Amino acid sequence: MPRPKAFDEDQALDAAMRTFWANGYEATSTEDLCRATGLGRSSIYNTFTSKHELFKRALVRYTELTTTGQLTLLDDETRPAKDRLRDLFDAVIEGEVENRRGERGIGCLTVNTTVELAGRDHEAAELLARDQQRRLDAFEAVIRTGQRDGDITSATPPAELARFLTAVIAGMRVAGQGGADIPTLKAIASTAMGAL
Amino acid sequence: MPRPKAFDEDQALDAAMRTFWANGYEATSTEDLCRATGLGRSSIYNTFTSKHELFKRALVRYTELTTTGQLTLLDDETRPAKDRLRDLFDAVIEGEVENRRGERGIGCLTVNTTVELAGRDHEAAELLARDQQRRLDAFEAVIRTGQRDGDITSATPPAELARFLTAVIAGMRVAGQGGADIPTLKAIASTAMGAL
DNA sequence: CCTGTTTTGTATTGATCTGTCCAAAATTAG
DNA sequence: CTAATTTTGGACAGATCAATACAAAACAGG
Repeated sequence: MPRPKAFDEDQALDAAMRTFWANGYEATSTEDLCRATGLGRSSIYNTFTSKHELFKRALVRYTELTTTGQLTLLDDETRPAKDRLRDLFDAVIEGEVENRRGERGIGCLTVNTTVELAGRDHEAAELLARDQQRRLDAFEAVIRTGQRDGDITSATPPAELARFLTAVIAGMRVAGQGGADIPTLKAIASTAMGAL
Repeated sequence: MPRPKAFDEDQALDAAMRTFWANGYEATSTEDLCRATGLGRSSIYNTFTSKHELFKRALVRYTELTTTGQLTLLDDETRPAKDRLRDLFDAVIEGEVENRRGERGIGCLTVNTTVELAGRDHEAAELLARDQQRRLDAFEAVIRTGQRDGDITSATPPAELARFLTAVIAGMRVAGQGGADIPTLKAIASTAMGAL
């Protein structure tokens, strides 16, 4: 029987994900990935095939972790719609608090990848589109509920409000990477909530 | 007396700027820059010193062109504040219409650079911070005027509204790069304007 | 037309990049 | 303990990277 791997695959994937997240795809070398994961080249190529394949898996893992967490908040039908949206913004800000390098945020891997790769990496673009659709659908459902129940007074179509909120969140991520502090991000979120 | 350059420096800078804009800093090779500008390596290094120096000049040029254009709209005191903000959003969307590659936008060089480089390129980060401050100041002044004149009813502090609007614009850029079409971008802008 | 200066094209450097190769080490089943 | 299989480390291959060297071409002033 085969010799078992001496490392945990998911743990290695997390380390790779974090490296791509912090430095981007192009600026991350395979040696960076070796250092971050603690693995040798052979182990990496043996289990993940190529840098690009590893990146795709890291991206999928990121979206699974974050989007699933966000959908859990958004789909909680025991709470009023507007509260759920507020919870989501709080979670986004909480994430920004946790993921800082110096005085700046490291952003969000999906936003970073959209900016860096979506225009020339068809596979990454497709993964991102799928993830985005999941989030848009969840937003739309919450907003629809909120409008029905009256805690969202804006008459703008749910799909448009959903697009608006995802754009604001992306903008907050960029602002964080540009050096905006946490109170500033909270103010942006609060203003966005005011639009509902 | 010296032999004159056989090319227009600003024209070459524009071509380089556009290449960095469309592909990012890391993904742009010096050979890409030669092809885009039509120059040989020697000419490029002779006039721009290095890839990084050329990038900084391209970034400065980009901010000069776009931010100056935006400030012209925002500072036009002959028009009501809210109209000026609407004009700005229209201009942003107009820019997105013009700068598309296939079905996606190529974003905004300042947003792209914030995402790709701000965290590890101190010089780029400083250029971006200066440019952002100019825009924030202009936004703040318009908003203050609008609140005084009554066409902006939100009581949120001008500085916070300014941050909100720049975040929304960054988010629109990201959305465009993610494949959002023009009507979608218009809906986002219109919702943002509703928050005022 | 010549002289001095700069630009420009080409070849090249040395570093770094992704990915492969191969043999040694490690592990389990029998 | 042996055989079969996989992982692992380190060296290596080939391509590409940013940047330089250098000589020839191009130009302006006298």
